[in-house]
Amino acid sequence: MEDDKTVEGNRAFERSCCPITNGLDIFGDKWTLLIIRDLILGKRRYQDFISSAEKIASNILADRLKKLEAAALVRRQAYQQKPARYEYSLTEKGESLRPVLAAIISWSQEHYPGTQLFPSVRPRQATDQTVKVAGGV
Amino acid sequence: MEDDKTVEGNRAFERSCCPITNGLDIFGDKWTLLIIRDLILGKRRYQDFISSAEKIASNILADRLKKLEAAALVRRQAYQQKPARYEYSLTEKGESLRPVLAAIISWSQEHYPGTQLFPSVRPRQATDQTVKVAGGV
DNA sequence: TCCATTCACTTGCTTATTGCAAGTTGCGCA
DNA sequence: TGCGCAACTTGCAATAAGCAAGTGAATGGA
Repeated sequence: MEDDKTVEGNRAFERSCCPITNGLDIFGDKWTLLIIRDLILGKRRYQDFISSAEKIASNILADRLKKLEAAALVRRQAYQQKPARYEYSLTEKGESLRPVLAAIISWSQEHYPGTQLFPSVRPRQATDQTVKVAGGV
Repeated sequence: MEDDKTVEGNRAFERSCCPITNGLDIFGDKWTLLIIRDLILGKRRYQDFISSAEKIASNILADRLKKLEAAALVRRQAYQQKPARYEYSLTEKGESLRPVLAAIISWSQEHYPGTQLFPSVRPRQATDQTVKVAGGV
């Protein structure tokens, strides 16, 4: 008997082989795409995600980051040893979700005029200065 | 004290005014976009949605249809009296989610070659003016 | 040396949402 | 007098989310 797991490292086609269903099985919840958004905006570290406006709980963030890594949308790498500290970045597969976010933004802006994008964040320097720069998702 | 409800009939900006967050507050779960997909594919009735491949539970379907109606993405109308029977269709606002679905399909097909779209469903004969021809979401 | 702080998470517990099975209502039909 | 269909509703167990607090390694300061 065959197992129904592991297409590129994650469970595949849990509910059906419909591409929409498959997408939703990966990012169909209230938080995952917000983490992708943050990564696109330039955030990289745990505290960056924690401090976003939507106030994700830390256990949920940890869970989603693990799932995103397992699904190969996100990569985790140490930016220093002693103490080991990690940052996250999008893989190509994760980057390619940009059009999905763009479509959602477009829909929201059309139907909810009050919405507005957050600005991009400039990557950290050694001295930890986050300077904001224009440019949306 | 002001309430934080009702932009076009539904709770607005629950978590932040980010357009992505706003979109996810409306359709950010595992089922809502599948109902939209079914509607785009030509399904209209409760049993149509129930019989989709993903096997949505009937209570969740009822809940999502109510929320979609409240958010003005979907409209509910009787197609017969005695006994009253209802069918659902997309509003313009719901139709305009097409690009979101298209982006998800595109992403899934690129990264998960095994996925494939369901075909459109032919509308029922009793009550329909809008005849749709084949073509995916 | 001791203490406070930072960062990247875990853990424990409460509350909310899902999933599953079964039940309900109104009517038409044999 | 049932039987069945369509569109839901209800009850309850299982799963997930939300919240607060805690952990461990290291670093900087009094």
